Formats: sequence, structure tokens, C-alpha cells
Amino acid sequence: MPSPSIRGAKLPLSAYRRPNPVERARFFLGKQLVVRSPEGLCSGLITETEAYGGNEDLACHGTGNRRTARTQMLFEPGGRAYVYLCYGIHSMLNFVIGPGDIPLAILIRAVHITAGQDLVKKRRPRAPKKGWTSGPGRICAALAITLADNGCDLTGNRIWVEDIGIRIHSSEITATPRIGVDYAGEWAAKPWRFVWGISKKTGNAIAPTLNCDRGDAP
DNA sequence: CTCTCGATTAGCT
DNA sequence: GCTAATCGAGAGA
Repeated sequence: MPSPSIRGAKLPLSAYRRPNPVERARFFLGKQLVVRSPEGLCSGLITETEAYGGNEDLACHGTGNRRTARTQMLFEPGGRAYVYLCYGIHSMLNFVIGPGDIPLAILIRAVHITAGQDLVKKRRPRAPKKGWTSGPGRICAALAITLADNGCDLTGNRIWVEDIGIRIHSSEITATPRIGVDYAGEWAAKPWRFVWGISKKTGNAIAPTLNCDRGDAP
């Protein structure tokens, strides 16, 4: 098991105020997501992301300047979490990265747990250990992220992201169309989903440069 | 007010 | 492979 002491520098606000969601979606791969709960810390390396936003992205909740009670967070200046409920059941975690008034966000779709495994086991007792944090809804269940975290300051002490020095080569990233946005017309086809390593069999991330089970994560 | 359906998942056939 | 779960956002009457 990897050491929970692998800690890097908390990403500053400037990491979340960027004009290009595709560039940021790739940037966050290999960064460490950390969540502090009353029961303790959990962390995981981000292995799968999707980019949302840009002028007319029909897959983005804020498309066409659609401001509602739910989407308002997307129009806030970057550096906060946008968490919403999907299918009435699952929470989805996004990082807001726009300058303000422009809805740009990164959906976190999968992580590789690096600390707090016992907490994750407790929260998802019936989940198989493989793939237990692969999927946007599973992440939030594993890390205890709920709708109450909507608007959470990502430079605060509840949810944040660390650079722990992992550098990912372009050849380790697979780009595919985003999942579940078929309604978005031509935007659905854009390769805005990014996976750090990918299994040809399952399509899931395999985090190629890691072997966290032996505790020798970089 | 009513109706539809979703940036999904788990469990069953 | 199929579908129930579960609820609020968003649209339209």
C-alpha cells in the first residue's frame, strides 16, 4: 500500500483559471486529488478526465449561457468544485476553470486510490477492489463527495489537488469522445475524454507508470 | 403544476 | 445485454 505521506504541492488558484479546458483536462491527469473528511484523509491519482465548455459546447450544462440555480457555479471564476446530481443518485465532481461568466469545467471520471483505502472500503463495502473508483459516481461515493461540496474552494482544506511530481508523456494519454453525451450533436464526437493509460480490453485506465500496490509510487 | 429525462451504476437475465 | 433506482432541473402548459 502506498504511503499516505506522499504529499506534493497544493495546486494554486492559477491552475484553475485557464481558458482551455482540453489543455486542463490533460493537465490534471496524474495529479493527486485529496479529500478531507471527519473520518480522515483520502487521496487518489486522477486517471480519467473530460473537458466541458468553450463557446458552444452543447454537452456542457452551461451551453448557450444557460444560467440556472444548478449551473450558476459553472459561471463563477475558476477554483471551485461544481458538484451536481445525476440520475437522482450519483454525485459528479468537476473543477471549474473559467475566468468568470464563461462555463468551463473538468469532469473527474476516475482516480487511483493512494491513501485512505480503509475509508473507501467502508464507504463502498460491496464494490470489487478493481474499478472501485473508476467512474464519476463511484469517485464521489468513495471519497464522500456530495452535493454539499458544490462550490467548495479547491484551494481550501476540504478538497484540493496536489502535484506530486508525476510527469505524463503524451503517449500515455488516450483521447476518446466523451461518455453519455450523444445528445450533443457534433460536440459528442470531439475527443475530449482523456485516459491516463487504457486497457484495450476494458477501456479503463491502468496508470502505467504506477505500482501503488507495492508502495513504490513515484 | 406536470412531465420528461439525465456528464450513471449495480444487479439480474 | 437490460433495466430499475431516484430526484431535481428544466421546459412547457
